[in-house]
Amino acid sequence: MSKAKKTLLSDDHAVALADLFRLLGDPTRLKIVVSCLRTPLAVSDIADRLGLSVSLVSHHLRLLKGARLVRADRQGKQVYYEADDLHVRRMVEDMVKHIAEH
Amino acid sequence: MSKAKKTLLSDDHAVALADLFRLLGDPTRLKIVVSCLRTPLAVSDIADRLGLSVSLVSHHLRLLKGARLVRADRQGKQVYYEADDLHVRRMVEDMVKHIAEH
DNA sequence: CTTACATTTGAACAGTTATTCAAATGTCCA
DNA sequence: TGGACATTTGAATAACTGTTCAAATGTAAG
Repeated sequence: MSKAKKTLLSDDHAVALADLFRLLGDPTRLKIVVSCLRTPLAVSDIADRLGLSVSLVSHHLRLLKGARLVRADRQGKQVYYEADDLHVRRMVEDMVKHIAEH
Repeated sequence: MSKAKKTLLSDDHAVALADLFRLLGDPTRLKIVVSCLRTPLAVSDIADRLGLSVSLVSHHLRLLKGARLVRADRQGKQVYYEADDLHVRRMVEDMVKHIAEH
């Protein structure tokens, strides 16, 4: 019989949560998330602001969308992305502040 | 002259913050952090609870300590580790709850 | 000094991943 | 339809990273 101690975090939850953290764990991807934290931005706008190729930004957005960290909204030729999950949104904002204070 | 828009997150801060997230972005390492979130644990205790080799746990703890996510406290032959940073501590706890609720 | 236990360290391997480039798809308008 | 613009996709590469195993270091006690 398994000898599992009282564990705060199941294996499944650990994997799910780590997935979120891992996605935010790349500087480029983190900046992409933060850039559309407050207001929706088109892919090319994000690329321009951050000085990245449109292709790279799109690749990252696909991953972020897959984890429901951002939401896509097509308007004509452009696709606007914005941060999706409220908890994550606040968490990222909090951590940005935390880093800003050292 | 640089055309930088108002950016919430500087390059340096993005890298520093992403470093933290990336460390939490591995399920094994995340479970290690969570396991010593509330109370200090020896390396071998962590390994036992999580069913991991002592060597692997030690490798991960070295990284976590380097980022000041955990703190080490030697007592005799054993080294006790516990979560260090208060902000991160609360953030991790919040995220664990968040995942628990789906 | 040895012995036993706890932890750390280093090398090596396999698997993952961020980035780039070129090509394809989607959308609007003349 | 044809062309211009915006985004997505796929393949290919280079760099990174988690894990294992064996060996080394640290620590207490006989």
